[in-house]
Amino acid sequence: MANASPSPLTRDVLLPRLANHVLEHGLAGASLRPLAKAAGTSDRMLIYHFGSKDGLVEALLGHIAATYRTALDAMVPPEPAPSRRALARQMLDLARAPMFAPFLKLWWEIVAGAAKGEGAWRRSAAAMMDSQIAWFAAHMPPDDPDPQGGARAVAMAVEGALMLDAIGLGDVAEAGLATL
Amino acid sequence: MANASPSPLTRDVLLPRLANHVLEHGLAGASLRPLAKAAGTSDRMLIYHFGSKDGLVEALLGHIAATYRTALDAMVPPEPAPSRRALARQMLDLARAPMFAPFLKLWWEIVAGAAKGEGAWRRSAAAMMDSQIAWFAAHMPPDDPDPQGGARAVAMAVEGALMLDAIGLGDVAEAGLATL
DNA sequence: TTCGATATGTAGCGACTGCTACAGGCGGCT
DNA sequence: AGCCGCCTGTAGCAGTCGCTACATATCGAA
Repeated sequence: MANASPSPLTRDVLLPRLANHVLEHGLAGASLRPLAKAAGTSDRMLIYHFGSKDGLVEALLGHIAATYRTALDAMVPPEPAPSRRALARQMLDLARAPMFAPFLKLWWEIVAGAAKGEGAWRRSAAAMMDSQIAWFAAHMPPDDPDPQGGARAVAMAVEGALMLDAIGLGDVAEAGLATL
Repeated sequence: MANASPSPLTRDVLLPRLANHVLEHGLAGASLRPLAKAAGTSDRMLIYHFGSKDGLVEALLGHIAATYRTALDAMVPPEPAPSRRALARQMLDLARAPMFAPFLKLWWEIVAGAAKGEGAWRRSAAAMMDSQIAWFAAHMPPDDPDPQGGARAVAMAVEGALMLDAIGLGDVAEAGLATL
């Protein structure tokens, strides 16, 4: 063994470090030099490994979507929720945990990028949303007449609530969820 | 009257032109020189009128929020909706009209900015959302047991649906709305 | 040993960023 | 007439952007 000193610094080593930086400082406004510094390389090498900044962003979006999917899988409590509202409540509380805040900030950046029509952003946003919907579907109450539709409805409500949170109207989200 | 030739080019003249440009090209990535060109001035004068780019962005956000509020007021059909779902349906169809697409793109940019913690962004996002909720409250079915809560619930659902639209999952939004 | 592929550092290019210093034109007040 | 405050154009500064040309260092294959 040995040869641990310089370490290869391949794409796969860099991506998690880059993702960390992006979670702290945002993705849309990130530029190569600070990104490279945070990952322990140079802008020169980022272009070398990813071809272009667009390539980097695309790889980063893919990596983050994959990370998010596995994180969601890992935190699954296996019991189904007693009701649709309870499921929404549960997910909302989870998403509001402080450790999720950086991810949510990034999430809205990704949504904005997707809305602007950028394919890569839209793809990774859809990937993340799909896995979340699958998670919902797997946790629907057992007696639910339409688990697929119900999962979609829950996703819609949760995302609406999270958006209201994002703009500082968390109380509106609460009132809405209670009334729904 | 008269004196129409050079026109004063005050803030109030510039703001609508700037807003138009921003609706087309986005706000987060806008820079002074293209903005100025679109409004028929120079970057020099934008700084002169608004103090700094942050000042410009703040003024622009306020202007856009106000414009949105009056536009919403103007397009009110006075009859209340027969049900909460119908109200959500109605608003969703309205928001999906092509003429609204640029505004929605801008909207998600504003949400992302608000999520990042920028005060001005959050304020204008909340202002727009508040006026929308007021619009919902004014159009709740007359027999609704809780118009305020219902309006919030409808807002939450509509925004969730619009987010799903933004990332290309409009069909999920449809399924969710139908099941809700 | 020689050669070629992989990986990396240094330096820099041209474009663009927000912003400013300087100079002037113009209209109203005294 | 003289001055003063508002408006505006020109030119430029220092910094950042993504990206590239060039020079190496390293290492396995022949």
